[in-house]
Amino acid sequence: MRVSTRFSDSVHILAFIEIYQDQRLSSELIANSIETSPVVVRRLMSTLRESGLIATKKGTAEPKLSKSPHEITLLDVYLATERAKQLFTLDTNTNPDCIVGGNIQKVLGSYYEDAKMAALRKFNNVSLQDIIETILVEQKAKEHNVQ
Amino acid sequence: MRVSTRFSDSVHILAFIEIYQDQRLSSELIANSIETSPVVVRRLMSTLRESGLIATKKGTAEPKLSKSPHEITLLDVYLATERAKQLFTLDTNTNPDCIVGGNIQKVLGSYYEDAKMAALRKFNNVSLQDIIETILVEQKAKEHNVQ
DNA sequence: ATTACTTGTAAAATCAAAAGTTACAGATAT
DNA sequence: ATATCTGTAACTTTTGATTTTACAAGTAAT
Repeated sequence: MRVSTRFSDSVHILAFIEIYQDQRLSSELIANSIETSPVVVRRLMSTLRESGLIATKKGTAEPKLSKSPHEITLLDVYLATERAKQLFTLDTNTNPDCIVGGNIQKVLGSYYEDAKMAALRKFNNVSLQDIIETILVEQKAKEHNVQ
Repeated sequence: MRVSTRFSDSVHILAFIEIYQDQRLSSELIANSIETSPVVVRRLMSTLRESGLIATKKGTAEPKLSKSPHEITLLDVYLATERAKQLFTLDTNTNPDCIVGGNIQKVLGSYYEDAKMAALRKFNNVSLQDIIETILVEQKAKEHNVQ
């Protein structure tokens, strides 16, 4: 299948909303930065709204973060966009009558869970503020190199 | 797209080969445990062979592990089957002329890398032997409960 | 209150990575 | 010789995701 870029794009949207909070933030403008369609942006924003990360008003192009960027972590965004998606996928259709097929799902699944948790813990230690600040530093570095 | 079960199925194959090493291990027999087709098994085994995890001989149903199950980790299998696949996927098509679109890939990518590494470190601490032993314990527990 | 612009969704179309299938050349072993 | 396998290539199917199309309904400014 196609690879999901929802998580990445959702972080993008949140950073964009914060950085350009003084401008008219239409889904079209945001879509232009992500290089996708406005509908995709609105759909992702629906999810972010349902998860309490942003507030929007129908008819007006004024989305706002519901919390300070210090209080939003990558984990919040991950959970909002990917829900309970398995990070490492088990083959859930193995032969239950075989010693291996009948037990591997539980066994591997538990190690998968450990690994996933290690990754998500990292995400819980990175805030949207961290992302934004790093983006701004990278941008300045880029501008500096040009001169 | 479909979700890849190559990693899971490859671990399955390795555990199966070790546990049933005294039997005739045709791709058909293994496929029966995974509930897939023999061709899929042979394809996965090709990859495992290229990565030096198993040795096979064309025409004979006698695959063997190339190393002791103590020396094969989940990370070895992961790297063999998923190669450099991104665990968390970046949207690689964002607007370079926007401050956010032009920098988010590098910034997010680095946090993604940290999280991926945390997960892979966990995998590097789990051996095929651990998997096999846990499968056998689970099996005994299952049989015990039946009585 | 009309006009232009928006959001929020639903529904259908398209895409692409992966599994599944078919076919077959070539190796092995009895 | 015969039966059974492996190893691959080529093609088809599946399916989760994006993309597109369409439209009802809210907002704001003239």
